Amino acid sequence: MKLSTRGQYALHAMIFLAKHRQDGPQPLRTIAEDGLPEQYLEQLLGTLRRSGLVSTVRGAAGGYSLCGDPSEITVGRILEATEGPVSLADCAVDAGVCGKGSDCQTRRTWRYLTESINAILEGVTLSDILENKPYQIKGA
Amino acid sequence: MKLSTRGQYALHAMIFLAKHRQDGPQPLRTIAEDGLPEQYLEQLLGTLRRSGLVSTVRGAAGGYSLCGDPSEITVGRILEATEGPVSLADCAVDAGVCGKGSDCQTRRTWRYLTESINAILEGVTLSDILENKPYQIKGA
DNA sequence: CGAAACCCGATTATTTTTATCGGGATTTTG
DNA sequence: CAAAATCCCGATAAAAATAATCGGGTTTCG
Repeated sequence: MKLSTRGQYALHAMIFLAKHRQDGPQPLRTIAEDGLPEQYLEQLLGTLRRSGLVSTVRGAAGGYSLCGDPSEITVGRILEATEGPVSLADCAVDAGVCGKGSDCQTRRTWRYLTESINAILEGVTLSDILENKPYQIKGA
Repeated sequence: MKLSTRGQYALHAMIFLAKHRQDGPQPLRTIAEDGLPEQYLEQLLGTLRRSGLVSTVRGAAGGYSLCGDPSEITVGRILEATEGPVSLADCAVDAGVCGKGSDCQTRRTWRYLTESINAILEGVTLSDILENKPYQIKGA
């Protein structure tokens, strides 16, 4: 149960963009400077753009910028864009896939777990990360 | 971000074993009866055994049984056994992998998210599932 | 115009997941 | 004891997902 590099790269890029918000559009080259594979990151940024998380300016002096304020962009949205929706079992998103009909005893649990995890991921924004916000783990 | 079939099969098997707790060891054949690939499930049950979650009896009339009470076996432990520890970035488990040293600004966040998710997964036991326990999502 | 940059579909390489195979070991039962 | 039931296990194969690369196209600035 770990994040693929897709998600890690995307988060990296988004944090980078949040940090350089004031500096105008950031070219791919610059974003990838910490050693990320440039062309692969380009794909991911394309996905992020199509999800409305970043905007782009083409041509010389162009690059990528955050769409909106870092305080409104959550880790959950970034991961959802790049890794697809969180789900613990198919039936958590799409009822009835398992063929057991609606009396699948465990569906409630998967749904609960999925929603809880989503709530946590939606609870952290880019500015929380930049500002080193103190966290508190919710008791189970 | 979805669970692989490994995790799903393992959970399925564990729930099955919890349901048939009173009926003695359950043979692989029976556990896989809902259409899971038998030999693949066998591998997974091996993993679960090595993790101390199930015990086995060999020979005729043998099979698999839960190790311990369903109320003490959490979804988190089952997933950890089959899918490895939850981690959002390598540095959440093993500091310093990213090469940024200890001042990696984002590590705190990954750690928080990882621990929160773990807390949720540890908060649900097999008996919660069987008994249809009511859940309440923690506000973010 | 030419350089800087994004855009994008296609392809390839690598890794992980999902199985399957074939035989071995253990235990009950007749 | 022999046969049947069952777990055990390393190896291999097939399929899918991930990660990365390629090659060319388009836009924009100076």
